[in-house]
Amino acid sequence: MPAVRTHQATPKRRVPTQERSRRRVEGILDAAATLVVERGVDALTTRDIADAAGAPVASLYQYFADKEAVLLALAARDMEEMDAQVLEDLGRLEVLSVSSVVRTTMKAFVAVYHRRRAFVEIYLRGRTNAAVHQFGREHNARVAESLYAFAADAGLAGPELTPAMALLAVEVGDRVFQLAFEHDADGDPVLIEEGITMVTAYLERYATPEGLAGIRA
Amino acid sequence: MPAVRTHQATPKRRVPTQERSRRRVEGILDAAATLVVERGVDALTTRDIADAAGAPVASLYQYFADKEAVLLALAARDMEEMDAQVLEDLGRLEVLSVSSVVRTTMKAFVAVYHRRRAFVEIYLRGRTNAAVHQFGREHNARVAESLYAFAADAGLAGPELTPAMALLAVEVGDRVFQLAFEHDADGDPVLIEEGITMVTAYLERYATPEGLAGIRA
Amino acid sequence: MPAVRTHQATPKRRVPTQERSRRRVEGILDAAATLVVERGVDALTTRDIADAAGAPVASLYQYFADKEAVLLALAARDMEEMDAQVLEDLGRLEVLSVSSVVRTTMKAFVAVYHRRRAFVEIYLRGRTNAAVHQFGREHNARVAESLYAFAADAGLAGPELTPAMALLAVEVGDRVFQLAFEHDADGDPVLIEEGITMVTAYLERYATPEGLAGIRA
Amino acid sequence: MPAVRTHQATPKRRVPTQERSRRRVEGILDAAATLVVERGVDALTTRDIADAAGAPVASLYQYFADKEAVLLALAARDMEEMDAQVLEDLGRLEVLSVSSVVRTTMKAFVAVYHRRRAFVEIYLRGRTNAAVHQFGREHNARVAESLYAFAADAGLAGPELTPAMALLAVEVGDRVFQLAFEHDADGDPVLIEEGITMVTAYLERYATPEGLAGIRA
DNA sequence: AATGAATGAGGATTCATTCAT
DNA sequence: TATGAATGAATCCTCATTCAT
Repeated sequence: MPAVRTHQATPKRRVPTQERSRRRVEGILDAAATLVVERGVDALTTRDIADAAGAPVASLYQYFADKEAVLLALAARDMEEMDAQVLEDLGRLEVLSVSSVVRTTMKAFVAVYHRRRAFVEIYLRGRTNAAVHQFGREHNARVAESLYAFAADAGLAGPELTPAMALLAVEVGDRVFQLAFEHDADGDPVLIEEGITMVTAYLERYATPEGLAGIRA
Repeated sequence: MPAVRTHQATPKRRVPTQERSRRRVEGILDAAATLVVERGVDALTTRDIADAAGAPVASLYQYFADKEAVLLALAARDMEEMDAQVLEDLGRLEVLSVSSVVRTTMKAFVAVYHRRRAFVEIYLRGRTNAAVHQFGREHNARVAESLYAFAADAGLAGPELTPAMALLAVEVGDRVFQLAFEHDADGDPVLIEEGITMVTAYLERYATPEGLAGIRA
Repeated sequence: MPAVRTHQATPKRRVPTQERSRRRVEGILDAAATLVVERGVDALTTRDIADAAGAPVASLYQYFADKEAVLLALAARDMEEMDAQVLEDLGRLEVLSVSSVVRTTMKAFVAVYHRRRAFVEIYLRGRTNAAVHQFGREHNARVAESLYAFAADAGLAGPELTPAMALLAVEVGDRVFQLAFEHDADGDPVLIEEGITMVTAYLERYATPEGLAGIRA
Repeated sequence: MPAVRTHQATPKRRVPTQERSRRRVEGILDAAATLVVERGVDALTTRDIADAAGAPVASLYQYFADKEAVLLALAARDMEEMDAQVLEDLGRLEVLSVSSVVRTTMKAFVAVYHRRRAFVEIYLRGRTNAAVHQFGREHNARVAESLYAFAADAGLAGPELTPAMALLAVEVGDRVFQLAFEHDADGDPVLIEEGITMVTAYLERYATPEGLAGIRA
């Protein structure tokens, strides 16, 4: 399984080297992201990535074990952003309910999908790149877990809700949005809206009265 | 956009030629299907298809415009099978309700996914092959349309249900199952069951009382 | 282990196709031979071979599984030539003795080394290409076997001579000549002559009186 | 022609630096030797050498002009060891004869080949690395010269023995052993024994009676 | 002196597709 | 119609070597 080649900081030299290194990595990821959006994952070539990043092909291999590792790193970067977005948006909620939590979470995902279109492309082809697939599954599991805990803590969900259901909700939501972006480069808003409705309808089956009505945060 | 090259029989020699031709085409599709399941769409090569079909590579181009056309034909063949299955299974229903119709339809899809694993692989990568993507969208539209008409005729759905919602239900259902097969080569049964629950929950919001309670067919 | 990709004759079409195919293969081998002599085995590239043969690189792979297979085929072709030369030259001998047989055989080898310089280069690196190495060993075994039978039949060798000794003589002789060609592109004549002396001296230890004195053929 | 870059100590810091330097060089040579034995000369890369030596790649270039220089240094180190071994073993001989001197010398070579397997690999490919080739030739010449002088002094060889013959004997012996190690990672003992027989048989043709019978040292 | 990082220059192999027969 | 052969165009990746610090 390909892995990002270590680019641990050498703590000897100050910022410059370390920083330049980080910038190169970011540059490569950005280049790859752009190309993926423009032409699709299949048309992605190492040469194109390197050219777009303004680096020699060989440099790419200084930072990444192989082409797939670039995609993996790209997906990972976007997933981190997703997590942060979800956390931030949920934190701003004034009324907690199944409905508001679902909507907020899903909108956070959508927002990142919007900013990070490459993610959709890469993620869609999970089967092809085992590492990306695995990564996605783990990410969804983490998201589901923390949402499950959140809902339980807040008293939104009853005991009938199992972690497996939470995971399903996350994965289906995830997939619906990918679908929305597959149909429409800007994310089909109707599909998105109905997707939220659908997941909400599903989870409200297991909601407490407070989960349905809402609680002040 | 590549299209299946006509393989209408040359009416010179009667049945044999026509028949042999058809068999060749089927053989190629079967070979392609097997390979797609074994190694994924990306690893599919014309040489491999031809070899597996016991035909020379050049023969492939006698029946198909190019490699993509093979995938398209394969997807089309499976979609036809799906339609037939849905029709047949719905026909056997004794009690019509949103729930029974949704479940029956979705199970029909799952049954075909089971038999036609290659479909999942190909369809998942719809973006890559424009023709397949287009084909899929049209297929879903047809399925949604006829289900919508069916539900309206049978008095299961109220006026709030729009064709767009039906389409969404179909597409989400479709995607959930693909997800189930991505996780598990045999189709994760829990995911499938919950997917049915979710779509049902969504559509029941727009059901008539009869749609909820059920009507004898 | 790489092998020459089959280029069995298709017995349907007459000579032309078959013949053209054979010529292409020969052309590639000749090109490779020239390059190996000019620049050494290590500097051999598929592109160079193809260019020198006036063929596209891809054509090379029509006939050979990979680069190593080209070298193997080249070595095999030269070994066949060696066998033929040995047979022919021994056939012309008027007086048979250990000395005359050894000298004739070794000179035959030398003659082919002269004509086929690439062989020396390729064969020297036997370790690197397992197939060539194996091939060489088998060839030497065949040569040793038939010389052993020949000497026994002709009554040149006594019972103390074992097949293993014959093999050793062949292999050492082989290696001495490679050495002679390594030193001198034309084959150091002194080394060659002394090599013959050495192998003769070794084998005469096991010769019959007739083997020493000579017999009319 | 690449040459070992001087690694004379910079006389600034006393022993430590000098010593550390020497250790680095030895470490690099040892690493290279191990890799050559494991994977062959062709598969040797600077990165691998450096990694195995626990040094940065760039450090390699502090001590050696280029990759070939490493191989050359390695071969040179082993040749020195060979010379020492020959000298030592000959010094221990109680009876001097062509036979005992040949056997002792050749066994000394074999002993070093045993300990220094990398040597065989590198030396076999002499043609590729001109420096190694040259080095080998010179080494053999030195060995032949001193053996020739030794044999003449001791009255083992008659006047018919020329320096050229001595050189030939050394080179053939050398090559036979390489052959023995090519066949068998531990050095085919039969081949070795017969090689000694062969060289002895060759040189005894030019021996004095004392050379045949032996003289107390 | 030491070294992390950078890179120019290939190199082997693959593949979809097209012809000539 | 059928097909063996041919091939143009890429693709991923490696490696020895050199800098900048």
